[in-house]
Amino acid sequence: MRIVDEAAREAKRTELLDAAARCFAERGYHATRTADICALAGMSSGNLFHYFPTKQAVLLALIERDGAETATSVTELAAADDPFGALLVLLDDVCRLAADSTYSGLALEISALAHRDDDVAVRFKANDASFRQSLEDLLARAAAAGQLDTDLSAQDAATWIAALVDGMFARVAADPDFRPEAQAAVLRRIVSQLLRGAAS
Amino acid sequence: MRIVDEAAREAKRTELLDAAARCFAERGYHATRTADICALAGMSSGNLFHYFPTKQAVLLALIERDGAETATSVTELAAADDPFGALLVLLDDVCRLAADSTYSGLALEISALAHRDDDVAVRFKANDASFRQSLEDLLARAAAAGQLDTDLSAQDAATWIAALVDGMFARVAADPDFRPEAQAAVLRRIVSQLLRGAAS
Amino acid sequence: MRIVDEAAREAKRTELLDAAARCFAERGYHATRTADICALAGMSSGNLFHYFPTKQAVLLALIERDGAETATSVTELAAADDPFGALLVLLDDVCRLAADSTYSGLALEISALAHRDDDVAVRFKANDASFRQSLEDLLARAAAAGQLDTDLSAQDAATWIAALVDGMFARVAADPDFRPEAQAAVLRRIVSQLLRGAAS
Amino acid sequence: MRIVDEAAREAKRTELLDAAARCFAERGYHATRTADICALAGMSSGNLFHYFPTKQAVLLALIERDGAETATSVTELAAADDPFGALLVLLDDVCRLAADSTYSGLALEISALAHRDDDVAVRFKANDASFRQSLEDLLARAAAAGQLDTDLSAQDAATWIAALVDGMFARVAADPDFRPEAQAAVLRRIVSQLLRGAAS
DNA sequence: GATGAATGAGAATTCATTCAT
DNA sequence: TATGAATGAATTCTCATTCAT
Repeated sequence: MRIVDEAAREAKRTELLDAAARCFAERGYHATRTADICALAGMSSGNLFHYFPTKQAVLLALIERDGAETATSVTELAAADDPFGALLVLLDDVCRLAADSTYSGLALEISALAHRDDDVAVRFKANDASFRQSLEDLLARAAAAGQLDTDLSAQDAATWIAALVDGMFARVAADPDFRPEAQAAVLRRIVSQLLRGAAS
Repeated sequence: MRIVDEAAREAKRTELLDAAARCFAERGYHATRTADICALAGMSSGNLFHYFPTKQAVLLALIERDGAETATSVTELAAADDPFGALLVLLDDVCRLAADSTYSGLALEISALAHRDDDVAVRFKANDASFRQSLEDLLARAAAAGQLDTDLSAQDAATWIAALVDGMFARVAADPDFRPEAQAAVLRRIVSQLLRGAAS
Repeated sequence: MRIVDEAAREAKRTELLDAAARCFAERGYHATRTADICALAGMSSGNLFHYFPTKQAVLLALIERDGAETATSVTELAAADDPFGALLVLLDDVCRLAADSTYSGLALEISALAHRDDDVAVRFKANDASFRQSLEDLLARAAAAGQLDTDLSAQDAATWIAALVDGMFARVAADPDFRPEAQAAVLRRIVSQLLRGAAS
Repeated sequence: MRIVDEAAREAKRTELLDAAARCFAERGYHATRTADICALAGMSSGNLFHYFPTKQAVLLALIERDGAETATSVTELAAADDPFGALLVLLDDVCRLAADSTYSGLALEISALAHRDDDVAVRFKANDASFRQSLEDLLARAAAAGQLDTDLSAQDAATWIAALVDGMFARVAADPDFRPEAQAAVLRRIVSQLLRGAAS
């Protein structure tokens, strides 16, 4: 009974987060009313507050969920035998995410909000640091496996790969002709050149 | 008399734009009240509306001013005898801008707002397109001068250089340890490798 | 449940319209703040906007409600066997309304607002045209019943009876000694003379 | 010098009043900004306040000027040998005024404002009382000259003639098809019937 | 828990009036 | 006196949050 209730509660929270993600991505955090989120989640307006204490709490939960999901998927890749190959796969995954306008819109929104709100900033930076750390680990394993040929430090390399990823999300927003999936090969190539001095 | 008045008027607009830039960068567009801008510009609350019809108009003017300034500085560089060298100088300039937290905060904010507001989007994309076009022109001149060694198209190269620039602004926001000016050399190197297949 | 909700909603709208009528009549449309209306209706300030989208919408609804009420009461009279007698009764009703300072104040306010606001004008003129049409119909029936003795057209007669009615409202406003109910007999007599060439 | 200055000052006041009359008539008192009046009078925005202490003072001066003008023109008519004829001429004059949409718009506006503002009310009612008194005097002289055949008191007759005049202004506002000048004959006839029991 | 009506603080914008020049 | 920029109080409308049912 308790378990069922908890599960039902969790399902509602998930629905609300999904709805909020779409609203925030499409309209922006400020332009989204809590009633919009409820409507999209198919519930009545005040109901959100049974699941989250404030609108901001919804946003924070969303950031944490995204961080956890990213961490999970990166962890899977990190276990691969071929670290450099895993990195290239990761880049492809990122291109796929960038092509999802809900995801990229939300990413941009969160990144802007982190500037203004300390609670958002803490979680956003934690996610980012964790992602970079995973990249660094992957690069270290690739180096250990002799897959790299560069004198760039693993940290700088991880940083600039992250910059390329962020930059790609920015391109999606700024340039109507930019198609992330069509650019996946270019991205692979840039990263390969960076780490091995030559196109892969 | 007339000229003096116009000049005074323009000076006030400039003061307001400077104040707005700081407010928007630090607190974000939505969290900034028009009265905040006035206070920072040292004038009384309703006075902004003698210079701009709406809060949004202030934002749009800011985007246009930034676009014009960028265009001017890029045009100067573009006239150089050594196009590839000019590109590297441009990257250094960008690093300097990224180190200015007002500038980078504002850039991020505008990029997020462009997703939600068509008027912002139009001007933002125009600035971006103009910047990329300048890059393309510079790359074409560098290619003609035999300074490049890559089979990347000028368009793709310009796109990814823009992505690196955007990515750097994102790094500033996400990573407290990222120092744009310290990374200028790494950025030069990445771009050089991209365009010439080797570190410069 | 649904029906109850709808009824409750309608009751609130009615309360708000009643409150607005009093405010507009006493203080004028412009001097009335939406918060005044809410206070008089016994609700909190922003609540009006759950029932009407704008302050103007309250005014428009008020005009429409008045038109509908007038139409209803005129329709009842119009069914009488004695059309001329019904007209005299109608004049007495109008005198009673004119004696109600809320009603006459509102009528004057609306008439002045119709000059400046097209949406108000449309509804105001529709009410007026409908009232004059009812008068014309009544006069035609009276003529057919041989109750009239005048060569004034039904249209002109209706127009000038309407003018007398409007004029009476104006007298209430302009002349502190004018008592509409005491003047009912004079009005009956003027109209009788107009339509039958002699006092009734 | 002094006299010239005074005359110039008076001329400016007159220009401002003329401009205000048009603005108030066309847009209404509340929708008219003091800057609008200045612009129409061809002067700079704050300048009005050298001639009138407040916006309301402009309105009050306008009402007083209108009262004085009406009194003057009625006084001229009142001196005529044929008082009843003079009354009919007066009705024609009124029809002409009603046809002037600036004048009728202003009249309606003032009448509505009198409900809300005591200072306006005092002057408005004074004008009205003075006009009715003139009518009463004219009617008394007509009666003395044996021109009337009615048992209506001079006061009631004056009141209802005033009501017809007000009513006509209201008709102009409410009925787009009402043409005051075309209705002058009907008005003469109604008043004649009222005072003499027959069409003139 | 679910509903959706009610609350009330908040913010952009307007404009009469003031005042330095 | 003329100008027109500056002031700042005032008001409509929004929406996160609360709460009675």
